[in-house]
Amino acid sequence: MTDYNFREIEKKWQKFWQEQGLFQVDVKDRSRSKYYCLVMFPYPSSELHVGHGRNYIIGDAVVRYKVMKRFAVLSPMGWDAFGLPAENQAIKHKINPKDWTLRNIKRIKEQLSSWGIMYDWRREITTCLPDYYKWTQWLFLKLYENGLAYRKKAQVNYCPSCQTVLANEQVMEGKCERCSTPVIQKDLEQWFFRITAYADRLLEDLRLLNNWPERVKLMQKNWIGRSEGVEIDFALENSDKKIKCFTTRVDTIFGATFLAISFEHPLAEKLIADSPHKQEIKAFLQKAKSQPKSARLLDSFEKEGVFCGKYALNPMTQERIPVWIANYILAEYGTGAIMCVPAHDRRDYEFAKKYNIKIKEVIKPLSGSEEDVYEGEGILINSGQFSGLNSSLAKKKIAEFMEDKGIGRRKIHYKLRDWLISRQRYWGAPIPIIYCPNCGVVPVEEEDLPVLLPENVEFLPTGQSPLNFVKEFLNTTCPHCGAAAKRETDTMDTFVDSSWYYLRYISPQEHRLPFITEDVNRWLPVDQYIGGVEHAILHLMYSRFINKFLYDLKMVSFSEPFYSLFTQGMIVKDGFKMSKSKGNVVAPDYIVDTYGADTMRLYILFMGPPEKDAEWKDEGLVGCFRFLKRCWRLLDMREELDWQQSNNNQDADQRLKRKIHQTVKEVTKDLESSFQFNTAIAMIMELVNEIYKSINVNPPLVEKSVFEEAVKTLFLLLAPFTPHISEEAWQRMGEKNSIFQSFWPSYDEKVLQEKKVNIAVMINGKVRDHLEIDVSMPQEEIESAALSLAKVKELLGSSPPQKVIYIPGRLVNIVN
RNA sequence: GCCGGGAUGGCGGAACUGGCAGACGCGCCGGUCUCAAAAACCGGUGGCCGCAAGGCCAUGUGGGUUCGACUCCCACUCCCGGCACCA
Repeated sequence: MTDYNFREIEKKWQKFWQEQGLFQVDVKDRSRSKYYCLVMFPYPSSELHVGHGRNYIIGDAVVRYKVMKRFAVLSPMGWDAFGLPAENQAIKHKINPKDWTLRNIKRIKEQLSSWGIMYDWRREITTCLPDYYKWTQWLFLKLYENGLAYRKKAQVNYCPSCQTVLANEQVMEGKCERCSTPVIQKDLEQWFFRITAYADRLLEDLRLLNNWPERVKLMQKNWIGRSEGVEIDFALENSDKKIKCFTTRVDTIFGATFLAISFEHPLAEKLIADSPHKQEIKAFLQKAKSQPKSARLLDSFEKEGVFCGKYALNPMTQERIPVWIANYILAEYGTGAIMCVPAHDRRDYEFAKKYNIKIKEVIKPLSGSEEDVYEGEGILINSGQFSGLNSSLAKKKIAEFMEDKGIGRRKIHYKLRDWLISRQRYWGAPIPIIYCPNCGVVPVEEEDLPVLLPENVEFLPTGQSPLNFVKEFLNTTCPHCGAAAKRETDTMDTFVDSSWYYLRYISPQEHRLPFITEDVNRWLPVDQYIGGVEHAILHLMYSRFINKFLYDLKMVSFSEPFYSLFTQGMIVKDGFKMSKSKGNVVAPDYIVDTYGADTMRLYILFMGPPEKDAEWKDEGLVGCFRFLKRCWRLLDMREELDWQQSNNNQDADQRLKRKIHQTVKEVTKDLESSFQFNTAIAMIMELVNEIYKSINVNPPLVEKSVFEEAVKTLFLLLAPFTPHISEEAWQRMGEKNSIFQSFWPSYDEKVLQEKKVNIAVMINGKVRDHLEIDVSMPQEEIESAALSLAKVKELLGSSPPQKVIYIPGRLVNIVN
């Protein structure tokens, strides 16, 4: 009996694959179909724990499978290396963020290799190195050139702890996505990318993404938040001014009994200028302004407002309706002012009740509704010439009427906001812009890229970019007029770096261009993208946007970068996400040393459906170890059993052959149609059980050739999951080439056919007996055989059956 | 509040298109080997009743459709995720 010496085996083959360059690909290779498998690149902070491992292991299994299917497989890896953690660590330990980052990269690379995860490391990219961020800056310039990067003063989300602004997408429930500090609002001059210009396309093209999880598409759809409606002009009484209001429910216009505008609305100050209650109103405005935006999220947030003293006219009824200033109106959405229909909107209703404003019903529910406020659609009442119409028709008719009269127009609004990319921090790609006293905002010339990030910097956060204090960086000359000028000192959001990295892998060393269009067009869209669902909105939306922009520049020929997306679930321990602070991390180095990388890989793939969260259990790991040892022992059986004397048992041969083909079929199906590694592995375990059944007597029940076929198939099927043991077994069985240079096994439908099957005999849907039948037997014969079973006769008694249902190969159901 | 997803043994999870619920693994129980233990191997393992043959009950709850429902329909409970005063 040989020892399963996984430590030796794993080292041996890792070295072999690396030296043979087995997982390298030439992008010019057109001899085979291409397959681009992309695993989201990690942020290189500290070392990996098993919770991090899942996506790399899934990716590696896919890659190895596709290699065996003879695709030219591109499997690259890189590092999303700019960002706050590096900077914070650097501040804490007084080291350079670059050193810290590069050290982590080295460590993580070693870990990935020790798990047998293969990448084409010649394509490695690191976003914090100049040969990469040069092209991130280039991307900025292109966006600027095309009017899609712009600077404006705006109320922005600011994290007081990270001392930097955040994009909308990085604010979670009013808190900083990174550190959970409540976000405050600041008025700052910042750079934005005009992602809103792509809102409709980002929404529309979700339809093309058939192989994306439905929920990710939904999240993006909700985030884009398209709504169709009408923008209505409300004339102010005794004034030539108008208040524009956006509504999706123009069918309720006859019930609009007041207007409400945001306290930040540009008209707010003017409206109250000659009010006798000016002081009170100002006090209210003050109070509203002082409330943090995050307070709105609380249940306790109370809707408050104040009558500004002016009236507007309802354009349909000509009724005078009061204009209120209210704290619940969002300045940044729509026009910052709304028409209020208290009878059909709960928020307006609450407000109207509180301040005694008229409530007028204009929609009759289709079926009786008991509620005070009916928010659904129905039949219009009290709505002049439009009474009697249903809501959806009325929306159309009223919109047309308003457009005719020039008092309103159809509009589409999005929740999506432009992407704020300025960060007041050091560890990021500098924004390639120069401010000249004569020429104003001047982009850095393309040939002057990269704008190098200086290395010896005092980077304590101050709310200003640390680059402000680096004179050599800050002071420059204007590329236009040569005057002394200053550089932009903010750096870019790291999501800019990762919005295009999947393109750079194709041409990682190219120095004239970010990538070579011809090669990119051959290799993309990415065939399979794998990563965490936490990127459902941020990274995946930004990448889609940038890709569409490059598409418009004709630099890429595909409008979506990722054809197929797989989001894996987390590995949890004791019910929580693994994290150092919780102290529940499982160290992969220990697992690899004690049980081997193959065991760890197998267990992570077997622990449950890969898209769902899974609980790490050491016992489960041990089970997988046991299984691999069981597979290993089969290799000894080749020599130890007395094959000369083997029983000439054709039934056993047939049974094992059938199992082999059945397993190939099922495993292939699980890998092709979806990522059901757990069931694929279960099938392989069944095959092993079946093999043991046919050899657990000596001499064995099956012929040696059938046994050999079974064991070879076993290791071929295992190869994507447990590559090291499979390679070793392959060699031990006398094969000369790598198992990854052999073919994925195929199956023969004919071998799968069984001659005899055992079917269930049911009475009224309950299983009462079983019957062994020949598959070729005619239905009548099967039915009569079932009816003549002693058990059936007894239960049926004398009454004849009313009906007999036969489902071929499965069951007979007798109804009486 | 709105939009998704989910609930199956002691545990993780299987189940084709409506067709024998519980594959596979873990755990547990029994056995073989051993001075003993571990490892390994073999067998058993949803619950209840029964010596047994067998029977009854069981896929979150309550109804429905069907010869037949984990699967389809209606109502409800709980859990997870996303969005959240978006007019």
